Amino acid sequence: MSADTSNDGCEDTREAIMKATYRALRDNGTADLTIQNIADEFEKSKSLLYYHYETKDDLLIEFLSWLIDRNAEFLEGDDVETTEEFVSAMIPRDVDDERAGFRAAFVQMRAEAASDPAYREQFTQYDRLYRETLVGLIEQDVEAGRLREVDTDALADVLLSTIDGAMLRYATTDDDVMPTTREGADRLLASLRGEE
Amino acid sequence: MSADTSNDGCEDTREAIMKATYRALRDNGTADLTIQNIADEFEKSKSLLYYHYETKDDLLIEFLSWLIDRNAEFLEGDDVETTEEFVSAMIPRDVDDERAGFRAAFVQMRAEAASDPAYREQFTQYDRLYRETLVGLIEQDVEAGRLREVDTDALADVLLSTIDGAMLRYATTDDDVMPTTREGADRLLASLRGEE
DNA sequence: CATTAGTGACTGAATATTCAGTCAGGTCCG
DNA sequence: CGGACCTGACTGAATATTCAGTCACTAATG
Repeated sequence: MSADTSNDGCEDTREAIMKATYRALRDNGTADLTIQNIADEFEKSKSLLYYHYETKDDLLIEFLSWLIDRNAEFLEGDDVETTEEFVSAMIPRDVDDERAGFRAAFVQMRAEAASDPAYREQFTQYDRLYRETLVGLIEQDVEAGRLREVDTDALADVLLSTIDGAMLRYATTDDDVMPTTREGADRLLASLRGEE
Repeated sequence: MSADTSNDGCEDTREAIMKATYRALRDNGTADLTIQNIADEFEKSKSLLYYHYETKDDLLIEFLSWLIDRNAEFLEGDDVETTEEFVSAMIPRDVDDERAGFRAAFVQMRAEAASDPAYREQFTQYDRLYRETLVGLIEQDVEAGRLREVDTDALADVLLSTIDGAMLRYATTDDDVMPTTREGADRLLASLRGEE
């Protein structure tokens, strides 16, 4: 019982449910994200989903946190210490399949936030976190002389929008927009470094 | 008879259905976009929706075209002749309510494209159109000396990603990301004009 | 003109289907 | 035993879809 983040096999099962939800979302889209579809991706039964989560909404809310945490892990892998490294990590030149699927899932959850306050709250936090991270990196870069003086807020926002936009376009388009966008972002940063 | 885009009340009705769908989507979100909700926004009966469209999916596919066309109209209103004007039109400093609702609807439809091929096809076309528009504007600007020599493709992609990202963040967040993003984009273009 | 037949737009009520959520009970392990 | 974990069959409500029939209007006919 109890709501603490305790140990044992229970957590394994919940993790498996999150992964199943991820696969179901990636392959079917939010429109067809039914409990049944999640169960189909899950080794155990549909009823078990209700043993671990009160309602579908409950499950999905937790899934959103899980997905956002998962996203943060991409950053932790590479150690990011400059603005440029941040951009590189978020707009990779070559996108592996795992991350492609991830982006598809992420974008679909995010769009829900346009009409669901609970989701919106989460993505607002998410957005602020990344924005502040970026502001911190830019300030460090300026101090260290790696970037010339800039309007930090404006640069952070434009970079974050570019990153999110690249993800959205990548996930909803047949064209490979990542490399060119990355190229453009690199050039932008280069020009702010004083290079011509 | 015949399938041409002729006159009469039929087209009026279909237009009314599109508007009703728009309102239903804006207010309820894709998750709750039911035929009933559309019918509630529609002056005529629910059955009539099936008189004019085979299925809900059919209706929604046509709605997507309608929505994309509607979006293009925002550009035609203001006459856009430079890259900067394009960016201004797409990332307005003050967002009126009508366009806010529009963005919410648009983003939600777009996210569907991550898992639905028919939607994806439409947004791929949409993306290409805007990208090419942007490439054309940038080339003109360079020729006219309004912009220094740049990698046209990279700049077009980074601008389009910024625009789409600003829209996504605006629609899914409680913070007002438009003004700062716009500020950053303006500065970027200013620096490409040679100004410091 | 009056009547008949025909048609497209439209409706309300009925049907078909999907889906979240329940429940009675099973298994395994201390 | 008793509790944690798990299942398959089931249900009710929501939802998409169908359908028999109405209504306003037009064209043709005598």
